[in-house]
Amino acid sequence: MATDPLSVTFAALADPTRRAILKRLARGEASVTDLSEPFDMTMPAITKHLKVLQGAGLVERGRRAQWRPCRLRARPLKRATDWIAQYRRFWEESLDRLDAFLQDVQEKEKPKGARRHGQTKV
Amino acid sequence: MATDPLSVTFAALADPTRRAILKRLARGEASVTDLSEPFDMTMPAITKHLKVLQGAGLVERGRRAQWRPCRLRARPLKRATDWIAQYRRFWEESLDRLDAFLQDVQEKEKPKGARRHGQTKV
DNA sequence: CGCCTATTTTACCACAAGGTTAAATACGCA
DNA sequence: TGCGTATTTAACCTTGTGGTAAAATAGGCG
Repeated sequence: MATDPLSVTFAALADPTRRAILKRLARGEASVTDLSEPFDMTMPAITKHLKVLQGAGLVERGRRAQWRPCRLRARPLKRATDWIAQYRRFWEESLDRLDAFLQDVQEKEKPKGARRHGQTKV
Repeated sequence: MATDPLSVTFAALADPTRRAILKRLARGEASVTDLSEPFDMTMPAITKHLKVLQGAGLVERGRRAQWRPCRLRARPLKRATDWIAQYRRFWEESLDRLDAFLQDVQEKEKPKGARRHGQTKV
């Protein structure tokens, strides 16, 4: 797997269990047992997911007796969202479709020779 | 890998090569050869990355003679960003830190008994 | 100490990811 | 038809991921 921060963040988010864990943590701190409760999954599996989230800096662990409470750390999400933001113009006003359309038109009008018997239908 | 749309989108973004491809496509349509040029990677590898991007609906392929041009489709990014947006309040105003701090304080003040010799330092 | 609870570590497994090379396919064109 | 260019498919390899069960660790408490 790629190890740059953005890749690590996106990879952490690319799993429904982990996203659910984050959602749960948005409501406040929780223990591993708490977190595992909604899932049909053993604890070690949750521990692993937490490791991934920690690795992405999305979860911070505490230590209270034998509990190792988890809490949300959202900062990496900002970077993720900032990266995505550069594409905003492509979905606002259906610009991606529009752009595609314009490029098609442009393509068909280009006097490129050999255009006569190219597949005109696209 | 999980197959729900959000997971597929995030997984597609969790690779620097694929993000670079998207960035390139933001400047306009490109062929596979164009796309592979900046990378020290064989074409089949690029083809695979494109498959992943297509699977996530982030890239659309055309067909012009032996070229299969790629173009950006940004709509799935909106859903990704919308999902992340629900956590915005946690990073704005350092709310995640603040929250962590408050929970610590709260914890220390909780008259939970046995608090006397707990690790007070944290 | 010895037990109980919470959590992690240690193998282990099946399968997906990300690469490679070599062969196959798709089209345009002489 | 047959060659050349663009791209994909097939087969393979190595590593990572998501899960398991069983054993190890950590800490409070009688």
